[in-house]
Amino acid sequence: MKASSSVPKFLTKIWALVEDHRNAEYICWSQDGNSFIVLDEERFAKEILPRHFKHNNMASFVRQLNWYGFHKVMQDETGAARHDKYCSGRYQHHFFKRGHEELLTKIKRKVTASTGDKRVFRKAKVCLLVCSLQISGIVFGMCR
Amino acid sequence: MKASSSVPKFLTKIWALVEDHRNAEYICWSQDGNSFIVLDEERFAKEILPRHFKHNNMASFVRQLNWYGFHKVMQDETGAARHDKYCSGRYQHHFFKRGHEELLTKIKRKVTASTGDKRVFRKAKVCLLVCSLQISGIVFGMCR
Amino acid sequence: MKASSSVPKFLTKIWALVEDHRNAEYICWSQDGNSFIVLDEERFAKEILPRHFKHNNMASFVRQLNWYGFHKVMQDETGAARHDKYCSGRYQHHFFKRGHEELLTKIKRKVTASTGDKRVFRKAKVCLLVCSLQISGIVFGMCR
DNA sequence: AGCGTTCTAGAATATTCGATT
DNA sequence: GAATCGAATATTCTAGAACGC
Repeated sequence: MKASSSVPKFLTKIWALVEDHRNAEYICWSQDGNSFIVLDEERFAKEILPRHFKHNNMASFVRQLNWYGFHKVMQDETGAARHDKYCSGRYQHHFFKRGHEELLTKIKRKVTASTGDKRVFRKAKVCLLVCSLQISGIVFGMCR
Repeated sequence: MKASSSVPKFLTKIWALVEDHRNAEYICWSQDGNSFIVLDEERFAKEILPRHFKHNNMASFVRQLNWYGFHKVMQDETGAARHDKYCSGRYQHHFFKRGHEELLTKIKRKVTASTGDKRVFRKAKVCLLVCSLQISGIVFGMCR
Repeated sequence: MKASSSVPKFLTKIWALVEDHRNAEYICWSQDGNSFIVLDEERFAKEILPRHFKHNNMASFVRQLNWYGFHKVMQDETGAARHDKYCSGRYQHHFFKRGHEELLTKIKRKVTASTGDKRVFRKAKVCLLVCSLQISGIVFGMCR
C-alpha cells in the first residue's frame, strides 16, 4: 500500500519526483535525507514540472511548497556534496524524510482565514442535524 | 442470473459493461481488479453509454457513480502525471471488485431528503447559520 | 484594448472564442446574439479548450460558466438555425451579448468561502432568513 | 418510493499575481 | 534573484436540487 488517498496529490507528486532516479539531475534527496534539492532550476521548471503539474513555473511550485509548510534552507548540509553552481535550492519539511513516506500524512496544507471558518461551519452542521431533529419533534441525546 | 433483483440496474449495468470483453477498448477492470478504468471517455460516452442508458453524457454517468459512492482515483499510485493517452479515469468502490459480484448488494445509493422532509430541512438551515455565527463569536442584530 | 484589466481572463477568453470565426465549427453566437452555442462538445473539449485553458474537460469549462452565472438553456431559439445533432449546448448570461463587450465588466464571479466578503454575506443571509421566519410567525430556539 | 438524468453548486486543492518582511 | 504569504481565480471531484418515471 502506497500513500493513502488522504495525502494531497502535490505531496505524492514531489515524493515521486524525488524518489525517481530518472530525475536525479534535476531533483534529489539531500545526503542526510532530511531535505530535497533542486539542481537545475531552469531545466527542472521547464522540463520536469509540466510533466506533473499544469504549469512550468518555479514560482508556482514554490508557492505550493509554502502552502504545505516547506521551507527553503540556505545552509549547506555539513559534509554534503556541494553542487555549487547547480544547486538551485534546498527545501525541507519536518515530515518529509527519505525512507518515511508514511509521514506524508502528517503534512497539512495551510488553511486560509476563511477556510478556518469552514471548520466552524462544519461543526455547526452537527447543530443543524440536532435542530432538524428537534423541529421534527424527535428526542435524542446531546451531540458531542 | 446472479445479481438479485435488489441490486439497482445501474450497478448491474456497470458490472456487465466491465465484464464484457467486447468493451475492452472502452472500459475494463484495473489490473488488481479493485477499480475499473474508462479508456476513451469520448468514445465511451458516445458509443457505449447510449446502448445501456437513456443518455450519452459522461457527466450523467459520473453523477450516477457518485450517487452510489464510487470515487475517482488517480491514474497510477506513484502520483506521476502520466496520462496514458487513453485512460480517462479510474473509478473505485469498496464493494466493486472483480470476481465478487455478490458484493454489489452492499452498494447503496445515497439517500436524499425527501420532498416532505425538505421543509423541515429548510427551517433547520436557519438554525445552522445562527449556530455557525454564534460558534464564530459573531454578533449580529436583527434586521430592522 | 477593449476589455479592461478588471475582467477575469475566463470572460475575455470565452468572448474571444465565440468571436473568432476560426472556431465557427465548435462554438458560435446564437442567431439572436443572446447566447453562445457549443457545437461539437467532444472536439471542442479536446481541441479548443487546451489551447486556452489548462485542461481539456468540458466539465471544468461548464463549472467555470456556472461560477460566472451562465445558464444552460434548452429551448431552441425561434428561427435559429437548428444544429440538431451537433449542438451540444447553449449557454447564456444576461451580460454576455454579441456586440456588447463592454457588458463583460458587469459579470461577476460568484463569491466563495475564500473571499473575505463571505462572512458578511453569511451574516446577511441569517438576517434574511430570521426575518423570513419571524414574518412567518415561526419560533425557534437556539441549539444549546 | 426509489431510481435516473440534468444543471448547478460546494469544497478542496492548484495556479497566478502581487504585497509584505 | 529572497522568501513567504494573502487573495483571487482556476481546476477537480462530489453533492444538492429539481423533475420525470
